[in-house]
Amino acid sequence: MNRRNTIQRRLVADAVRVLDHPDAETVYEKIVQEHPHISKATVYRNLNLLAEQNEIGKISTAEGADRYDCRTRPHYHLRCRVCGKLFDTDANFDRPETLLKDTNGFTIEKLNAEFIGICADCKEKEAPH
Amino acid sequence: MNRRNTIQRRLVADAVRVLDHPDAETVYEKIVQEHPHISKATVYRNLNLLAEQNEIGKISTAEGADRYDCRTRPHYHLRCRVCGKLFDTDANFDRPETLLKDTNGFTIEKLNAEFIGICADCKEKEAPH
DNA sequence: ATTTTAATTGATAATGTATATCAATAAGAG
DNA sequence: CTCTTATTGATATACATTATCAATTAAAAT
Repeated sequence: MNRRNTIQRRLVADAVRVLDHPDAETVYEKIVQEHPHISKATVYRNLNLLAEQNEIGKISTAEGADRYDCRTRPHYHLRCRVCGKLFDTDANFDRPETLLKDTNGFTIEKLNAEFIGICADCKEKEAPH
Repeated sequence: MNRRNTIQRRLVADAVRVLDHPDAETVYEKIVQEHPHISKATVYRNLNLLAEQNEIGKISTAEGADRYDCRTRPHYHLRCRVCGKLFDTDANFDRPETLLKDTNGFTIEKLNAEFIGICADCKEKEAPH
């Protein structure tokens, strides 16, 4: 026996698909509206399990909670420092080792990267024309 | 009156200069050996203050505790996923916006990035020739 | 269909990292 | 030397996440 198909698991997977780069808390709050018995621990567990099995993506970030993503192919994000929203980018870091002249014997496996700035909406609100 | 020159502050600044990309805990443990009265809160406070005033660098990371750096000019790091050590790189991300074709109205202010892999020492230990 | 089993759940405690609080202390201006 | 207030130490609190464990339940075995 291996992985079971629980409703909680389906609910978590569905929520990640519907929401836009949600964190665990946001996934929980969405599900709990319709299924008030679900536990936050179950949400965390399933987010991790689905990410390990590559059914969803996990975005670990330097600040604030981890985010989850219905896209599973590696890609990079812009984070608005005002509203916190994530935006997908077209950045191509497929060969991160090419970004360095000297790796000093270090074997590079991947690049964790996140662009920080301010999104169009927040810019507009800060300085409306 | 503004910023005061406390011994605790000097101890924290010195520890960051002596240690190699330490986290707050490591700074605390170094100082507490000679100054057993220092509080961990003081270490955190001074690390943040020194970083704000650009006397040390702060490296916020997606995993584990923040690290501090005697180098203050922006630069990027390699993190060994085995031993956790950080290594300085020669990566140049001075104009992160040039890495994207389309920014969709987003204003990019900086790029948070960290190369992940395995360092020469840990590679050697895993597969000694 | 019923039993068996182990994966999963819910509730909650515990962890790790960091900040907030606040009375006591002390750096440095006058 | 006195006074002001930045700073400290001790501790509580915050926050995100994982660990624990008895109870439940999906699905395999009978």
